[in-house]
Amino acid sequence: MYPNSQPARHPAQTLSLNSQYIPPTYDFHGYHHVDPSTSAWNSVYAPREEYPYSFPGSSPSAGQVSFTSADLSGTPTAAGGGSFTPYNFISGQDPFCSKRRTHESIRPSVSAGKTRTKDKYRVVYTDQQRMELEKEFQCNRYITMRRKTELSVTLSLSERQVKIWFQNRRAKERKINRKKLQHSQQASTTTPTPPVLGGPTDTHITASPSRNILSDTISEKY
DNA sequence: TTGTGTTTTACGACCTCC
DNA sequence: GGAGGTCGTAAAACACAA
Repeated sequence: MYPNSQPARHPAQTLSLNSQYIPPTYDFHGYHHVDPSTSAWNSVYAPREEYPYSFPGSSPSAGQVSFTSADLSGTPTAAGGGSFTPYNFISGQDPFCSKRRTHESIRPSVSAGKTRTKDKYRVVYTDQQRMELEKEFQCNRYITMRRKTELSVTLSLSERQVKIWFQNRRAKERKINRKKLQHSQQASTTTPTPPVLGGPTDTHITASPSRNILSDTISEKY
């Protein structure tokens, strides 16, 4: 379904992540105050069966994951071209340090768990939250029920927030890929060159879980 | 500053699948 | 019917040029 879900790769920016990504046992007690179990809209979804696959596109070579600055555009730095350096949650140093981080002081003290129906229209996720979500996204474009639950606990987000974040992240990737495709098409009209393998037109990624019809319609866009 | 464009959360509508 | 998918959009947060 997402033939181009794999972001553009830059050899110098590849990052080896174990495809069997084990979530770090980070302790976020320092910055979260929202108990996901008490979030007003925290879903009590009946657990579906876990999708029995790992999103192939994310690991064509079993765990080779890359980051680009485009992938992390919301986290402006991706310092040094995007490869993740281990984040020290204790010291607070992370690869996402950026200009945006200078605004940390104006972020709500309650970092997450509010909706537009409450006193804040939306919250800004912390860099730690974004980084963990991004790492999971690079491993799997579609989060499993189990990982969603784990991440919601680890990051002090509701499962709904995790789910929506992945939806938005996939939308972002599609948008990026569309732009890339448009650029490549424009370039091909001016200077006819063959498409680049692994680029936006790469179609090696399989469909989303349990969706085929819609997948076909969407895949036509790529 | 301020104006403007972009990105990030969050949601509703609508869809398919089980 | 409920779950999660995409798509489109609102509005806050942010970046940046003038």
